[in-house]
This record gives sequence, structure tokens and C-alpha cells, in this order.
Amino acid sequence: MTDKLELNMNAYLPLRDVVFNTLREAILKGELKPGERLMELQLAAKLGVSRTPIREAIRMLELEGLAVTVPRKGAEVAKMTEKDMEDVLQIRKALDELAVGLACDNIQESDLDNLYVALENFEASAREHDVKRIAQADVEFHDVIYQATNNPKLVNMLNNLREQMYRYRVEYLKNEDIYPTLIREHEEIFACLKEKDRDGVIRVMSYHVVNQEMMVKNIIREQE
Amino acid sequence: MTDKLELNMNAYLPLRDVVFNTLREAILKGELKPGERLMELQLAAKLGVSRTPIREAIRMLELEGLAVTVPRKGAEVAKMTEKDMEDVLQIRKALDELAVGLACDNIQESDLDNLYVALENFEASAREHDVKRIAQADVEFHDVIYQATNNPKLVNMLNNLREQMYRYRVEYLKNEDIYPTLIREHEEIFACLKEKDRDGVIRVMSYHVVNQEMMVKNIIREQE
DNA sequence: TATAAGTAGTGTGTATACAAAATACAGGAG
DNA sequence: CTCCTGTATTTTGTATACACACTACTTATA
Repeated sequence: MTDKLELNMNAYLPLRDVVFNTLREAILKGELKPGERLMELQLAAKLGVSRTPIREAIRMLELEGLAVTVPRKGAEVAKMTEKDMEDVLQIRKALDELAVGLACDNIQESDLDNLYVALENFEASAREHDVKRIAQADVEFHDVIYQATNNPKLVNMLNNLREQMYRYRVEYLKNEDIYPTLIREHEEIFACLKEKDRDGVIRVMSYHVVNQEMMVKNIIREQE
Repeated sequence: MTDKLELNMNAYLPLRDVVFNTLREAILKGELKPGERLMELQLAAKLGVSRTPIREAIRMLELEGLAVTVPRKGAEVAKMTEKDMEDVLQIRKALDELAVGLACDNIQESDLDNLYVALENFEASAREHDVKRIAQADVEFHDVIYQATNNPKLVNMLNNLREQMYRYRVEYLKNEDIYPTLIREHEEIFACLKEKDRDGVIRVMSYHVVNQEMMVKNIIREQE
């Protein structure tokens, strides 16, 4: 009998996790709008489960910052003001700089190859104005860098911080004027990592985040 | 009738939060040891509540990184290896530097006064070898700085990161040799903030965290 | 008409019940 | 003696039940 025959239990997910992912997606896609109430009974009926997994999923959303709950009142989708976004991006700037520095120290040839693929994918998607694919390629690009940090907790936090922006990202990726800037910054990051230019890559990442901050803040301002 | 007569509902906390705080404290104090299983029925019986609030509290501990759960198996207190601690402190270093920089920009005279009180309190406690009070004064000292950042999300994250070390802090504060170093570093931080020496305070905070890293890592190594 | 009390209806907080999975252990076959 | 298998027990996963808080609307009263 072969040793390698494990039933991959990853297929099984507790309902709370399924619910969590579903709600999370819905919030990030904007299907559930900021301020909208998350009523347990209603969600349970809609998703065809009981309140228990809904409640546990809400507890998880809460700690991810995607929902806020008032005792005896219930939960609602977290609102995000311009100040909130500034606060998040201030943190993201510090951690993205840390991450890209670590990545610069640790990155392998194979990672650089993957990074290049993501880079080209991003450019191609941008040429075709395929917003969904652009977003995906952007995630891939940054994921390669994050993985190279060799710090899973950092990866977690950064994914969480980026997630908080995703609600606005679809909007701001519709603005085609920003593509050249994004592409150039990605190219610069790639180049610095290839050259092991630690200070350089940190500097580029720094204004990469700052640029995003300005763009997202514009969108928030327009929405109000 | 006076306008100012609101029944402060802050007194009310849902059971899940009470349970969460209780378990959290127990883990940080070491009453619940790393790797120890968190069995719902048993905890429910011990705390005199039902499983529901226990489960929700566990979900919260999970996202705080204090517990890990395996589906269909249950939760246990998160273990922390030396690598985990390195990862956490790498992040904390970046964020503490950010925080102290922001604090330097924003700090008020009154904050500086509070900081000085905390500093003196720390020194006095150290002289008396009152470990509990030392820990408390340390928290106060850093809290003043954190509050001055004017970034609540950052404060949250830093508190959470510090929390992950608290499990080992009681141990390492028993070592009296480190008091002079800690006091000196705190004094330097205070001096820099008073002088608005941004670069200086960041540099001091940087090695303040690095020093802690070495000390905590020693403790972890001894425990194994 | 305006205000206050009452009252249904909705929603959360908590407990409990039942199902299914994991675990531990005992007994039997080789 | 070892390994496998069947079974009892423990524990989690999910659903449901009930109590209490909050909301909003209605009705009564000044």
C-alpha cells in the first residue's frame, strides 16, 4: 500500500467558516454595504443554516474589522471613514516596508520568476482593462513578496489590512489613469528585489502605499 | 430633570466577553498552559455558563492568536515557539517605531507629565522588586505613548502584539539584572519625546524592542 | 394635538438538545 | 504478543427553544 494516500480533509470546512467566507466576500464586493445590519435570523434563513454558525462567523468578522456589534443591538457592516483609512494605511505602510525589506533578504530565484509572471499578468490585464483580473494579478504580485518574508504572522496582518481596502479597490481600479503609475511602481519593486537593493525597494514600496492612500481617499470623499 | 443622567450601559457585558476576558487572563497568567486543550463542556461547567458563550469566546481568542482550533477536534492554547516570537517581535519593532514616531509628532505637555509619572512609578517598583507593579507601570508607560499616536487601530494591534509576550513577561521580569537597562531605555525615550527628537526616539525604541526579544528568547530556550 | 403608557413584533443573549465525528479501550483473531 | 475491529464515551457541530431587551406603533388621556 502506498504511503501517500491521505484523504484531504481540507475539503471539509465547518459551517461557521463557510458562512464567514461568504459574508466576507459579500462585504468586500460591496453586496453588503457599510452600515447595513447583519441580522442573524435573516442571514440564517438566506443561507439555509441556523443562527449558531452565523453568530460565530460574525464574531470572526468583528475581529477582522469588517463588522461591528453593539450589545443587544446586533452587528452591522463596519463603516470606514477617511480617518479610518488613513490609520490603516499608516500601519500598512510600516508593515509593507518591513515586508519588502525582509523579502529582499530572503527572496529566491524561483520567487523572482513568479513575481515576473505576476508583473506581466498585471500589465496584460491593464491593457485589456479587465478590472477583475487586474485585482487578481495585484494580489498575486504582493503575495509572492509576502511569502518571501518567511513571517506568516506578518503575512496574515498584511492580508487583513489590504482586505480592509478591497471594498474600495474595485472602484479605484476602474480609473484607468492610475494603471501606468501602478505598473511602473511594480516594475521598480521587481527591479530592486532583483538587484537586492534593500533601501531602494523600501523607498518604492513607501510611495506605492502613499499613492494608493491618496487614490482611495479620493474615492471615499466622492462617495460622501 | 438633569440632562446628564444616562445609565451607563458600559457596565453590561455579554457573557461571551466576560468569558473571553477570563480565558484571556488565564492564558496570559499561565494558568492555562500552551498546548492545553480548551474543552467547551468543561469550561462551561467551571465558569457556570452554557457552551454558547464559551464557543464564541474561543472564536475571539482564536483571532487574537491565543488559541488555535482544529475542526472536529477543538481548541487549545496556542503554543509559541522561538520562531513565532521572532516573527511577532519583528512586527512589533516596526509598529513600535511607527508609534513612537507618531507620538513624537503629537504628544502634549499633559501626556509628557503622565509619561513621567509612569516612568517614576516604574523605577520605584523596580527598586522594590514588585514584579506585578513593574509590569503594570510598564503597560502604563507604553499606553501613554500609544494613546498619543492618535491611531486607535495601531493601538489595538500593538496591545495585541504585546499581549502575546505577556505570557513570558512575568518570567523575565523576575530577572532583576534587566531593570537598569529597562529604566535607562525608558528614560531615553522620555527625553527624546520631550526634546521632539524623532529620529532619536525611534532609534531607542528600536533597541528597546530588540533587547526584549533577546531576553524573552532566552526564557523560551530555558523552558525547552 | 401632544404626550405618555401600553403592546405587539422583532432581534439578540443564553441554554439545551440532538447528530456526527473523534477517541479510547476492550476483546478476539492471527 | 500484536494488530485489527467493534463499541462505548467524549467532544464538537448544528439546530432549536426560551427569555429578555429594544423598536415602533397604537391608544388613551390631559
